[in-house]
Amino acid sequence: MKHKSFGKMQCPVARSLERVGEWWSMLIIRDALHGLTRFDQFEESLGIAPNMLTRRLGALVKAGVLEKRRYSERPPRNEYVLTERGRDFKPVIVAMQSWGNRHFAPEGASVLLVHAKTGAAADPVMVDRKTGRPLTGPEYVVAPGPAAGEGTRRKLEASAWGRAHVGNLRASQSESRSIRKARVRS
Amino acid sequence: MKHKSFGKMQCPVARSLERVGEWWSMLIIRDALHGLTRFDQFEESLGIAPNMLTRRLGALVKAGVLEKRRYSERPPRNEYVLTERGRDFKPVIVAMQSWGNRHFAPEGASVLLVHAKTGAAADPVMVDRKTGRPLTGPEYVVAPGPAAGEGTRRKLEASAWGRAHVGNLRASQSESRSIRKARVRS
DNA sequence: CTAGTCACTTGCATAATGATAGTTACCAGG
DNA sequence: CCTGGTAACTATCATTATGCAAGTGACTAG
Repeated sequence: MKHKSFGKMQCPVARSLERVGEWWSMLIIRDALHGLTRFDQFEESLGIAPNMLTRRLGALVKAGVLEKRRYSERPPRNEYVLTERGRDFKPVIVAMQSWGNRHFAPEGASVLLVHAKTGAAADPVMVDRKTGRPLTGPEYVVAPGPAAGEGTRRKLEASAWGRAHVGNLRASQSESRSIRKARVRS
Repeated sequence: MKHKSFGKMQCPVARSLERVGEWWSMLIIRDALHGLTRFDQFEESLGIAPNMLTRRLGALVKAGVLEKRRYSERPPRNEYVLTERGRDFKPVIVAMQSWGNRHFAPEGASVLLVHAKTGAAADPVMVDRKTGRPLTGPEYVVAPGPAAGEGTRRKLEASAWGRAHVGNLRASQSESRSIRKARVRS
């Protein structure tokens, strides 16, 4: 009963992590995005044990992120290629790459995105497709969507969305009951 | 000797996953971005066992993603707030949310980003800050950065970057030795 | 017919996870 | 003062995932 499942949570982040949140999974997707397809390519690139690789590849195939394709029948040989869903995961990898470069590469970046023609390094930002406005500022907030259940709605009401709608950002967050209680004594 | 470390890999994605790649970690960050700060808030929101939460919070503090702050001395009470580094992680969460909504929410989105004033739902895309061009197309490719070692360089040469520079995208990838070998027989 | 490659599988030791049950430190009510 | 409650943990222990080493099956090259 280990490894509790995130699958039944309503949160899309949890649902995503359910499929790609395990150790190695995202690195396999990263390598697949870099063009690797074969078992031993992954094995060598990652330094992963073959049994682990088998399990992770199987899970990713089941999740619909990779597709297992037989490219040779007589010596049975398979390759693993990204599906539409897998290719769609690229923004996450790019965001993680950018974060890693900013915070965990004191010697400077060793891997980055560049424009194929000009060679100029890219500086990734998340924006809204329509307006082009950056999504990471306070302008955009999380909100319950059309399919949100009661629980999701309540949870989000207590967070940024609720704060923005209630108007008073400080009061509802920093001054919860327990803190006031604790303050009485001090 | 379990759980091999990604820390010494040069890849920024691996370095990131080393800090936030464990089960629960990203969901904790998600909740922190939603405004949660206290132990029992995380506990209730996630349905995580308290010992797990202790370990994950400790790891995230050590990684510099969260900061443990004592807000009351006499009844000892702590809160966990995101550091600059933690807030910087938001694009990854947004990207994952977007991916989850597109692929694992058949009933429709239950959580999404909206513009605080207009209420319009956002459609997240990764672009270059300077040029505004989308980073997920073939225009941008991964390349070794200034701090790349020999191994990193060799690995990337075999991938998208190498293909773009060699010019022939098909020939160098799909026609590796083993495939040609396999074809001889068929 | 020996050596080698590719794609795995099996077995076993170890380490991480999860559920449950304490523990410590305080406050509030009767 | 005794009971009950909250906040933030720690301890114990069963279960499960991970990692290493080694082996297997189906070929192919020499």
